[in-house]
Amino acid sequence: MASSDPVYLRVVADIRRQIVDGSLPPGAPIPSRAQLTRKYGVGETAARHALRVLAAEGLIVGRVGSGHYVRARPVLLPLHRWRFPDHHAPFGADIQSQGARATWEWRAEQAEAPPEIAQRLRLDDSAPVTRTRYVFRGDGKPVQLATSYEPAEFGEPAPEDTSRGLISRLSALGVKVTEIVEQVYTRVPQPAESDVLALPAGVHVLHVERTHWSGERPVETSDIVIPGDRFRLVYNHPLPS
Amino acid sequence: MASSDPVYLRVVADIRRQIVDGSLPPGAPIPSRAQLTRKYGVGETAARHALRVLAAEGLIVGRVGSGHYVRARPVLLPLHRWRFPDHHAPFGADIQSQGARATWEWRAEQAEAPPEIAQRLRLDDSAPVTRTRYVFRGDGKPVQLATSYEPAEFGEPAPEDTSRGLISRLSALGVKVTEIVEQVYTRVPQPAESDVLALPAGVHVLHVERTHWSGERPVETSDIVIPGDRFRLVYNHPLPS
DNA sequence: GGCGGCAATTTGGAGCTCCAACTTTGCGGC
DNA sequence: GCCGCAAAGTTGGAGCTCCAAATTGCCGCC
Repeated sequence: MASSDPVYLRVVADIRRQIVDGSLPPGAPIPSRAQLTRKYGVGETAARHALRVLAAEGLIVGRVGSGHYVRARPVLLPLHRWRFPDHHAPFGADIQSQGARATWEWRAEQAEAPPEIAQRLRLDDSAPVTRTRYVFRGDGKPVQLATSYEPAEFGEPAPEDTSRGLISRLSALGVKVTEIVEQVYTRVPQPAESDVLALPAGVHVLHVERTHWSGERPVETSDIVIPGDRFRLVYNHPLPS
Repeated sequence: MASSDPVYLRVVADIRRQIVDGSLPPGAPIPSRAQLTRKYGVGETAARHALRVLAAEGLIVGRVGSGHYVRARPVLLPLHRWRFPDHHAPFGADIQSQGARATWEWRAEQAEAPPEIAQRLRLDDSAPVTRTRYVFRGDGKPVQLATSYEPAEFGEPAPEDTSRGLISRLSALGVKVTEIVEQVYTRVPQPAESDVLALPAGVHVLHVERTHWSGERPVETSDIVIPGDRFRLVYNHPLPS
C-alpha cells in the first residue's frame, strides 16, 4: 500500500488485512465511523467510504443503529450439475440432498425466439419456441431462476413433466439427448433477479447457459441464475478407461 | 422503484434502464455530475453516488477529465474445462484456441498441507505435499492463477511435465486418474489476485476447486482463479447411450 | 429483582464545498 | 491553414454537516 494511495484505501487495506489474517474473526465489530476518524486521523468521508468499500466486497455488513461486523464466510452449498445420482433424477434432487424441501413454480408459454436464443437453438429469428420460467426454492428460499427454451414443436411440458426431468420427457417424444453443454460465468444481478432471489447488495450471481443436444441438434437451451453467495456448482467428470 | 427509495437509486434505475434497453448504447456518454443534478433535481452527492454504483456494477466506466461512458459488454471467452480436445491436451490448449499465444510460469516447492488442502486430499494435517503455483497468460495477459497440491510422494513435476498435462504425468507414475471433480463459485478477488490478474475494481473472479481422483483416492487438488469479466467456463457432458 | 422507557450511539441518505489531475475544446497567433 | 496554449469542463479524493431510523445500554421506578 503505497503512501500515495488515497487515504480511505489505507483504512480499507488495514481492516481487510485484519479480517483475512483472522485478528478480526467473523462477527467481530468494526470500529464505528467516529472511532475510525480518530484512530486513523482521517475525515468522516474517508472513514465512511472505507466501510462502504469493505461492505461492497462482502467482508463486512452494516446494521443500522448497531455497527459494522465482520461477515461470516458463508457456507457455499453444492449444486450438483447433472448426474445426481443419474440423469433421470427428479427436479430439485440436489436441493433435497441438502436436507431442504424442494419446491418450484413454473409457467410455460409460446413465444418468439429472441436473437440470442434463436442462435443457441439454431433456429431462425422469431421462430416459435416454448418458454418455460421456473423458480426453484429450498425450504421456501429461492435458489434458482431458470428460463428454458425449446422449439415449439415439442409442445408444452405437462405438469407431471416438471417432476420427471427434461431428458425423460424428450425421450418419450422420441428425442434422445446425447450431450449437455453448460457455460458458466458470473455477473451482476439484474434488479428483478435481486428481488426474486432476495440478494443482498454486492452479491454476484452465477449464470449457467445450458444446452441439451441430440446429436448435432440443440433441443433445449436455458439460462439459469444462481445466487453467488450461497451456492457452488459441482461438475463430475468420469474419465474413459 | 418505489418513491420511498433513496433518490440516488432513482437515478441509478433510470440510467440502468436506458443502458439495458439500448437507448444508451455502449460507448455513449453518461451525463456529468453537474448535468445529473439539474436533470434529476438532486444534489451533487446523489448524482455522484449514482455514478459510483453504476460503475461498481460494471455498466459504466469513468474516465478522469472526460466523463462516464457506457461500457461495452465484454465478450466472455470460453475456457473449456477438460476434454479439449482430449484429456491429454497440452497446457494452455484452450487459450491457444482463442488465437492467443499461451505462456505460463510455474514454481514447485515442498510444503505442509494446510488444513483445508489436507482434507481435500484426505491426508493428515501438515502432511508433506508438493505445491505448484502457476500463472497462465494468453498473449501476455494473465488469464489464470492456479495453485496445485499433490501428495509429496509423487515428486516434483519436471519442466517438460508442465506442457504435457497432469494426467499423462500421473499415468507414467502408475497412477490412473479416473475422475475429475470441479467445484465452481464466485467471490471477490484478494488484493494480490487483483494485482497479478490486473482486475479492474468491482470485478469478481471465478474460483474453481478441482480434484483429480484415482478410484477413491484424491491424487491432486488445485485452486484455480479466473477473471470473471473475461471468461466463461464451458463444461461438456456426453450422456451414456 | 425485574421491567419499561429514555438517551446515547450508529448507520445510511443527502446536501454543500474545495481541490488536484486530467481531457477537451476553442481561440489566437503565426 | 495549422499549431499550441489557455480556459472550461469533468472525475475522484476529501472535508464538513444535518437528519431519520434503528439499536443498545443504562437508569430509575415499581
